[in-house]
Amino acid sequence: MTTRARRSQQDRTKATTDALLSTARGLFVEQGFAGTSLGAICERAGVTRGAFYHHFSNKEQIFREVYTAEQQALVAVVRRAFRAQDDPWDGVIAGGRTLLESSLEPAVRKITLVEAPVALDWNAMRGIHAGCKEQLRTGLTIAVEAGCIPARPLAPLTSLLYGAICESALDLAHAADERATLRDTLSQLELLLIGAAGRQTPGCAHRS
Amino acid sequence: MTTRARRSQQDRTKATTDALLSTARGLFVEQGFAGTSLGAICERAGVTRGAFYHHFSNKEQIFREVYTAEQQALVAVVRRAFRAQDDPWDGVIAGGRTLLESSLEPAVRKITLVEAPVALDWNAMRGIHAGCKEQLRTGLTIAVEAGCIPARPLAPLTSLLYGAICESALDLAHAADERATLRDTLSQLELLLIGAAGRQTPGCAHRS
DNA sequence: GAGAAACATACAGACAGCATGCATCTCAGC
DNA sequence: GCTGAGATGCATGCTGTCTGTATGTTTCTC
Repeated sequence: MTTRARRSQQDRTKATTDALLSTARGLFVEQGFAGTSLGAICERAGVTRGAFYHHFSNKEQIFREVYTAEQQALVAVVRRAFRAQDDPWDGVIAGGRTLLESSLEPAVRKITLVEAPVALDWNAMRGIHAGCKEQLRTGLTIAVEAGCIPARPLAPLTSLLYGAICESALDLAHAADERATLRDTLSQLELLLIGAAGRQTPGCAHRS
Repeated sequence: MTTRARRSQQDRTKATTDALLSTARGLFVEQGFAGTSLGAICERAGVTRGAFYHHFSNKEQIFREVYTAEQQALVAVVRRAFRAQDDPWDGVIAGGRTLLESSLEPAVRKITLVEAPVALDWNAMRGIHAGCKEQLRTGLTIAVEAGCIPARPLAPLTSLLYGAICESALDLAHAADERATLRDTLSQLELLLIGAAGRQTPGCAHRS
């Protein structure tokens, strides 16, 4: 028996799963899902593969948990930006802007935009409810209900806008001048949104 | 010596590489890049792994060749749609529409949109010149030069529009009513393009 | 101290890539 | 036209690594 402090089972579990999750996140960002071995995760986390398989069913599951945490954090930020605006349509614009800016973080970009679509299949991603795309759609729905923009097929519009933002975030990773490109991207995004609104956005400050 | 027909080395090479490429394409579509083993490709192609490694340096390379062929075919279709219009801006609209419609093909979608970003890194994809994104940008450049739309930061705008189209193509794969959703997506895409044009698109039929 | 939970170790099957050897083709020189 | 040496196409076996499982050992809980 070493001098190791006695810990409750809960504490032990939390310590090892936290260590595994955070090192896994780091490695997934650095080397991608396929490029990261369980051995590497465990070694860096200071546990054995036996411990890993005690807490996670397989490699996909730990990625799913990392991804879910990432999504929830993102959604929280975007939702806050949306709610900070009085006009729902301004909220959509602010949310889109915030999503784009948040996606500049390399870790967010790599995990949520690049690796997730392959590591998880479409249904698994769909299952992680309340993703950013869903949030965007909710914003659009509220904007329509409030009469800010005419009724539209919102599912297709959501995909278009979400895709526009995500692809831009990926591209920004390789831009020579990130600040300037971000500024230009935001200006062009607003143009597209004006098109989506089908008006010059005079404002309509009723909240639902 | 069996009754096997004598073949030139060129013929032999072409036969095996063609077999490998086409079966690889099929398996990549069905099971993805990581989910496809070289053994499976070779078995289905009727050759051994030795033959594979004689013609390709590794698994990534055969994917790259499959992807390149896919891209070239897509670009050709999009370019044709663009050139069929007199007005460059109409060409951009037609090109976007064609790209979206082409991406409905499950094989195209899976290989170019889902697997490629992970199997190949960003630089490898960038290296395969004359991709669809580049084609879109060229169209926008011509439209600006022809005076159809005001000068704009085209790189960000290209990313936005390209991402919008690709994400929609992915989403269409899971739509309940694909035809109706495609119709709605195209109508919303045109709204965004009107926003990008910054005008009501009265037409400007000078070609460069 | 018995049972459960956390963790470690040993192992099996699959896979990518390499090395080496055999089969088939090509072509110069006769 | 024939031949043999070299080049090219292809097959087989091996190695290291990886995921996932089965089973053993330690640590905690009651």
